[in-house]
Amino acid sequence: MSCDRALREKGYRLTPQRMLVIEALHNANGHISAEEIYEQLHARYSYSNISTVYRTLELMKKLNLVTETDFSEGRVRYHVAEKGRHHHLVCRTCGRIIDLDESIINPLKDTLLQDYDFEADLRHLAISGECHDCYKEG
Amino acid sequence: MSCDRALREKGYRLTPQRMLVIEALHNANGHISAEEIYEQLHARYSYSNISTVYRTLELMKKLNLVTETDFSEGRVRYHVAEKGRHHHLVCRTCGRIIDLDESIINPLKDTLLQDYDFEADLRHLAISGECHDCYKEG
DNA sequence: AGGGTTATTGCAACAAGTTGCACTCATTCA
DNA sequence: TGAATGAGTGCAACTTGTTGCAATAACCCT
Ligand SMILES: [Mn+2]
Ligand SMILES: [Mn+2]
Ligand SMILES: [Zn+2]
Ligand SMILES: [Zn+2]
Repeated sequence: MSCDRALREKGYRLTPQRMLVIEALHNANGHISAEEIYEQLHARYSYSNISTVYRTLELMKKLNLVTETDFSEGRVRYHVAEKGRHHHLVCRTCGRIIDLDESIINPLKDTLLQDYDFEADLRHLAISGECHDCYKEG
Repeated sequence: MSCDRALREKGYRLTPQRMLVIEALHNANGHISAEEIYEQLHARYSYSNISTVYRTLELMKKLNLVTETDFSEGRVRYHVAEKGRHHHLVCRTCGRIIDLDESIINPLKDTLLQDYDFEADLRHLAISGECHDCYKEG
């Protein structure tokens, strides 16, 4: 499913700014920040503004086209939703990142849905903690 | 365990500013924001600064004396750790909050520890999503 | 293709939180 | 009790992200 089409089908306008934000997200091979997206947008539309990037990302979050994830580095990072079907463990001490399949969260999601009728939004998490090597010492 | 003593035992200085931050946290009956803590500090030390509040909270987080939780309201909120042994479900649509026992997270924590040797820091979560009433309609 | 409607943008001001630096004062030790 | 020391503070500048508003331009209709 293309993001461009998804926007149009929901009645949102396809502006050149939005198309370039979507392009930057798709071309990124990992997690990309708003500032990095803006650099690419600004290279082609020098008069453009980073608030447009933030607003486009917020819209795409609302439509479940991107995920926003906080890796505790002072700015959050974005992923095209279809590429982000997994989670990360982030060691607060050494910064090591361990990748997890999305299914790791399913038991929790199921419990919340069955016991509390709550549809939890838990996509592309960065769970903070300490890896084996680091808590062996602390 | 008193926060005052915990700081002293680790070699940190007990300044009046820190004592008032700790007092504000303990007197709060729910989740309290940095700004709200600062109001109480400022009432007694008019020359004090909110960056001291943020630095004290960061120190207390590091020592596991407080938890920091993001309820998606534009600012995070704090809890004395001993009072925060639970979690919350937050409906993104109607704002309703459902309280959970901390044990709900144990299966996930155990899996991460056993399968990935990762000590996950998952205390006092605010899990975003949609409650029954709201996703029945959308 | 051209005109009207209004969603979207750029801009500037703002809010939450962080950080470098010089000064101050809590703690230690004589 | 009275220095000496450096952890902690206030302050100001900065970063990330949000928001109100007037101007613009994407889309729909003819
Ligand atoms: Mn990822
Ligand atoms: Mn709570
Ligand atoms: Zn580590
Ligand atoms: Zn709801």
